[in-house]
Amino acid sequence: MDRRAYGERAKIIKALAHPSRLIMVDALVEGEKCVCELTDLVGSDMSTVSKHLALMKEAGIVEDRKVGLQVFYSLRCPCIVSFFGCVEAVMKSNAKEKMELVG
Amino acid sequence: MDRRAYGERAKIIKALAHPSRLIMVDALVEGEKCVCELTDLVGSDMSTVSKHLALMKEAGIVEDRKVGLQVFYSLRCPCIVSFFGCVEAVMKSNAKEKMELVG
DNA sequence: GCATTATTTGGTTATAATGCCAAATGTAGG
DNA sequence: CCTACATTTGGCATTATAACCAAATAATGC
Repeated sequence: MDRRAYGERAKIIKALAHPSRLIMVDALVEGEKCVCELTDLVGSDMSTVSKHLALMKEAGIVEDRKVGLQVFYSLRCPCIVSFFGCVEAVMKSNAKEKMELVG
Repeated sequence: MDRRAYGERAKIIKALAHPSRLIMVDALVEGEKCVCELTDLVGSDMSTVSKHLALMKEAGIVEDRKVGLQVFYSLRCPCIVSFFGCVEAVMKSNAKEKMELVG
């Protein structure tokens, strides 16, 4: 694979690599949500949430749609969900290993 | 989902979110590789590569095995590969959108 | 046009990630 | 024990992220 492609890949993955952004992605699986809903959910300043969303939009993970005063965000590639399957597998594997260490 | 779980998830995803680390993971799909092989592949200082590997090990993505002077790393959850399927989908979607903008 | 509301942007500060070099560690062989 | 080799660790400089606040935009209704 082209070396530059790894940079692009990394950018997309990095855009997911933050707890608040994962919370939002998880919420967006249900369907589009406006910034204010996501702000309530995450519990950070709205400006912070807005920047997280801008970053994910730039990476191509979400897209936005303006309706009146509100901006609704949605997942651009719902396959993102399958993404988490493996992350869960790693987490379980980590947990299992810790258990074995304790005995 | 528990709020703390998002932090763990993020940690695992963050451990993948770097071009050099993605190059290594891609190489490890074929099978275990020693640090020197990965260093040649990535082209950074060996100490840098070693730190990338330590970070992925800490996240549970790789495990290591010492054989004489060498340390071999391998993927702990090969499902990581499936991970990239969606990343590719996002990249293609991004590329398509850019095409449409140009016309 | 003006006030109101939802969102974004700019600025600043604090924290984390990255990369290289040099030094330390661990292992094998003579 | 001494040397050689593969890897890791510590230290430091550089750059990138993240969070908040305040101010700027944008859209709506009066």
